[in-house]
Amino acid sequence: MSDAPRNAMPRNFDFTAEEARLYQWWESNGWFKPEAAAPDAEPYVIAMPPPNVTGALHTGHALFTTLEDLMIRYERMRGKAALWVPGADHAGIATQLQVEKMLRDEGTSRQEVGREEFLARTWDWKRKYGGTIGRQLRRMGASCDWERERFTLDDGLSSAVIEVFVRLYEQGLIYRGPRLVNWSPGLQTAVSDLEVEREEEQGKLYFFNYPVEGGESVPVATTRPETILGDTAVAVHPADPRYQHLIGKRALVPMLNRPIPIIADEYVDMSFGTGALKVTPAHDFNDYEMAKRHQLELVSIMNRDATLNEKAGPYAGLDRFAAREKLWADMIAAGLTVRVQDHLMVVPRSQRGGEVVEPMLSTQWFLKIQPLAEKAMEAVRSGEITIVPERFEKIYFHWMENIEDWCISRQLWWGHRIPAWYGPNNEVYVGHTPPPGDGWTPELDVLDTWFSSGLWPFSTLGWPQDTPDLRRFYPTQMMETGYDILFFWVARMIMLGCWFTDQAPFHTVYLHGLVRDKFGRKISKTLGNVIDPLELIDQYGADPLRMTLATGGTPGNDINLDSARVERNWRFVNKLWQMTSFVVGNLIDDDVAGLPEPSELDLPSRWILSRLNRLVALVQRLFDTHQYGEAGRQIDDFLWTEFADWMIEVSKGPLYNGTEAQKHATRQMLVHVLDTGLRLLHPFMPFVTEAAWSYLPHEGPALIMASWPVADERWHDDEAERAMSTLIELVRGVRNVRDEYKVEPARKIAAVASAGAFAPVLDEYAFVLARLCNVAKLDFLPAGAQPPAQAVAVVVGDVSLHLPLSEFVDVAAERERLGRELEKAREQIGRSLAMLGNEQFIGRARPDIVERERAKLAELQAAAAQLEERIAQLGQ
RNA sequence: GGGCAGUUAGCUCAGUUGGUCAGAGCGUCCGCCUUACAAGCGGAAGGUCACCGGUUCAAGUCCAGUACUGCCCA
Repeated sequence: MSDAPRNAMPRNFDFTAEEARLYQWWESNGWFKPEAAAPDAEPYVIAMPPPNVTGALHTGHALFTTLEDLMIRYERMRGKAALWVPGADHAGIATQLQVEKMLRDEGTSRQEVGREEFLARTWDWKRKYGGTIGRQLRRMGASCDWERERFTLDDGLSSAVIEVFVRLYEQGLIYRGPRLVNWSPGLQTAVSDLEVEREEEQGKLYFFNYPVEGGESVPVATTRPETILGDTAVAVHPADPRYQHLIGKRALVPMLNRPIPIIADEYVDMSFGTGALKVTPAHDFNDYEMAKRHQLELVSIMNRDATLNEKAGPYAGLDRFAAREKLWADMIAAGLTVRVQDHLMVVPRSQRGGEVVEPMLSTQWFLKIQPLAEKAMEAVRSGEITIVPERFEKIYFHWMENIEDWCISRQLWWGHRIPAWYGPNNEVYVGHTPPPGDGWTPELDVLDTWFSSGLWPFSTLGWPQDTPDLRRFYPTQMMETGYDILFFWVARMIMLGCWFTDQAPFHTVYLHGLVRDKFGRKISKTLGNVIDPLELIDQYGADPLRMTLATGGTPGNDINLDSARVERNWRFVNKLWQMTSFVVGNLIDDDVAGLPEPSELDLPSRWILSRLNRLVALVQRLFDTHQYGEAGRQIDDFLWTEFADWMIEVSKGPLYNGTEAQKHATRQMLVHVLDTGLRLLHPFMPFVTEAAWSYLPHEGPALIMASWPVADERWHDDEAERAMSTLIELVRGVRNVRDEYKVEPARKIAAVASAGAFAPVLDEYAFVLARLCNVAKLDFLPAGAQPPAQAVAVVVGDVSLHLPLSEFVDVAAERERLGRELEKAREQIGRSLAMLGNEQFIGRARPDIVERERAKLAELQAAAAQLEERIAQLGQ
């Protein structure tokens, strides 16, 4: 080639340098901002699930970043005003724990430094480490609008939180009172039901005799003996004959001798344990309910740190588990015990830290949430919100229908202070600012972190102010997050969003699964199977990681992340680079924009353009139904297999030996197909596609702002696809034969064709055979003539290629080989004939299906005839 | 106890209006440095789509049940 290449590309894609450069370039040009679109563009908005401010990027973040950035980039290319609002969550418990650990390392503690100093230190911590996750999201290629970044403790968001709290209070939906709550003794705070995990564990069931006044006793079993000290009743089933006579008498709490009533309640399960139940309403949710029915006393025996208090008499001061041991030992000594047996029980543990959570009586703030849930259910029922995959809607409704009041107060320091004050006479004031007058003390509790993140889609846009952003970008379009926080976050956003803005906060909820290791195991530090996305990015680049995550699974299902697949996609990045390099290297300084008319294009070009437009249509259909993974796999397959392996190889014919017009048309085709492929792939692999695209002739500043391809049906060309597929099958057939007969790849061979109606096409595109399977000389068999005997036949439909490989061919073996092929063809013909002979099939199947079957049969019969003829020629 | 997923090639997974759907990548085997790419190219082996019924002209694909695995809720 004498023509100088238009642009020299580096030999390889230097992802480390290029990813950093491109990201900075995109951002500095303002392309991550919705303002980059036309002023009247339709908005497309995603509120990013805010990661913990002190967190570091894990595979879960990598997955949501991949999917959301994919959606955002796609809609941006479609001309929408795409806005992806990033931000961070203050993560009350997690952050406080980290800062407390830091203080501990310094030899001090939260309590020692005091609340004010602690908060100052936490803000310092946030300033120091809070940027980490943001930097890591940038490395993933996240095209979010950093100028709109928000933090849940920002002034604006905090005022939204206060506003919501005050309004809910005024609406009578927030109340404060003593209730039995889940208490985390280590954290020394209440937690919500959702933050408690219940797992079956091997425990013990303790049997003992509950003394009854008058010298009798009733056998009782418990899994937590220490709670005996807080018993305020013994309950039996009203219909239980064993204990009828005891109902109404009084029992005596072991070791304390406190008299308590023996009551009858249908809740008691006669078949469990002894059939008699000790009732500890201050330390058990079921007992609490029973106590309400029977107006029982509540005796709380525990301190906030789960040591026993003075109500526990001689056991005061002991830890709950030590008290269990000691009390049981004392009861043995007192002769009250019966036996202890192993018992599988459900233990409530804290989601954070894993310690055993205690039901404890405590004064907390609650949100009466049923009214909000009603509106939230209606939003999904009416279709205002769609959940993808659909099956999660059922889960959503089930939870909403059984929703319980939400304990929103936390005894932490890091968070939004509850805007309440207590007066001298214990009156409560709730408002934006402290009440006038002296003697008011502020509430010290803060709000559950999820209370503020529940406002995220609108608080980030300025609510409750009526800001331009709120008007333009709310409600948002997409909420993409993991199914594991459907209740924690998504449901609460819908409830609070519908309640306060009278609109669903988003139209679609897309739920992804968990990222697991390559064996499908949950990723955990203890298992030692942690996958660090940043290490993968360092090793392979962000594009391969994204492609792997995007194509590695299906909506709502977990993904097993195998670094081998990341490596494979790293190869794909290189492949893209090399195909671009080929195309670019074959451009001369002429105008290759646009495409010629189909009639001016050769068969392979018409074929690839037909395939391309089918791909574009397919990808569109898949995107429309949120099947991003399948879309990515299809694009990958098209570019690597059809474009690179076939089209590029074939294009070398016209490119190196064609006329000027053929060269020009081929260049136009190559540029168009690659350009379209890079556009389709950009949302998946933004960096390499952007870099490669910059070397192609293009209009517009960058691929990130280029338009999304639209399928053009005028390019659909069934005839070209059929002809090309015959050519491809012939090439494959020759390759197979060459391999089978051990003909060296470099050795040129000749062929004699018997091609019927296909002869003109085969003649015109003989160079395809030459280039792809080294058939250097192609002759056509005159009518009635026989091919040479010492030849191997490749049969595709009614086309036969005879390869005279005289020194390789054993006629008998060849006859046998063709016999096997004929056998296969006849089998298929038999199946096909049976189908077409079935009147039911002819009558009921769609006409195009029948037509396709007829065509298939015709082709098979033609091939069989060719094979039979050849076998006959080869004689006995 | 209730609900929901999964069970397809040695491994990890696709297969969403039932009819070229029996596929991909990795791995394995054979052969190639063919001037975009050895980070590559060509070829091959490998699966009765968990099991059992049913619907249908036609079923990994729809329905019922069974087994195993996992998750959610109680």
